Amino acid sequence: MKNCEELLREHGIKVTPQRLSIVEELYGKVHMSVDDLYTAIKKKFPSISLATVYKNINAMLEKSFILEVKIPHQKSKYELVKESHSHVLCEACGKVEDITLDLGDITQVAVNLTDYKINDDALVLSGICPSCKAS
Amino acid sequence: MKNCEELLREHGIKVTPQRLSIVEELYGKVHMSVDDLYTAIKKKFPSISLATVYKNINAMLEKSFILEVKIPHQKSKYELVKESHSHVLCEACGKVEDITLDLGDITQVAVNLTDYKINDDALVLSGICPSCKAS
DNA sequence: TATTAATTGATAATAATTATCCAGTAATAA
DNA sequence: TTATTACTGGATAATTATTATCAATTAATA
Repeated sequence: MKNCEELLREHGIKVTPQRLSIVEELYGKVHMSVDDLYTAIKKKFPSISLATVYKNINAMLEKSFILEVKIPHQKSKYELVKESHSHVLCEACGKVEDITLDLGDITQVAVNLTDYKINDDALVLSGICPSCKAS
Repeated sequence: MKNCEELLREHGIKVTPQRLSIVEELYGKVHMSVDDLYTAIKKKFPSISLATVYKNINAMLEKSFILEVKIPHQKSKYELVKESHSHVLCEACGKVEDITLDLGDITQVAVNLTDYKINDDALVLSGICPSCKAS
């Protein structure tokens, strides 16, 4: 586990035990919804309020410390900001995984077609994961 | 405008004036949120209930007649199902446009990396549209 | 045209998210 | 180290978003 306190301070977010536990959970599970986080943190921090989870998620979003991932047929999940990457969703078990794909060529095609200045991309590929294929 | 009644029937959706107006709106504006639809339809169909809009959106989703598009920093929008395509979002004006991109190579890379069976993709590129760039 | 099952609109109920308030706490400076 | 100050946490009220309920109406069909 990295130095979570340092990370929060670097992003201008005041360090509190509640915030540390959010970061620790996200290090462990990578993609979590509001309710995932609330349920997980309550086990080790029973007094935490759902409102606190919401407030901190919003604070961390504003500071670009975490990122909202919108996934088909699921509630949004949140992850720590890191190198840009895409996601793969298993439609059978609901699991979400990171995947690093080079979207440079695709993006360039889009720029040529639309004349937009493209700053960001969000790609979710949906399918069936290996273990669900097997069973 | 195409024959909307025929389209609905082909998808096993009973035809009503309320549903026709939803389809007509989506033909015109292509991407609309629940509230966009409700506001637009109310002008020509003042008695329509918000609950009716929700119920019909859900019915049309189930029959794969329309599709939910999840967009960063916006409420979901809905569009008529047609050939698979991606979306471009202008972060300045909020506009969403369709774009046809070949994700075949990218998908194959993902299959090789993950061993998933990939069935679908959802890509949103975010940036600044030409007219927002200019102003 | 009569029958049947589905749909509509109004509204109640539920779920999701945000706002409010005050006691407590973290960062900062003396 | 302590005092100060602004921010945060928890409880809960308020708001917003979505779904469920139900009687009256309407669309498909025979």
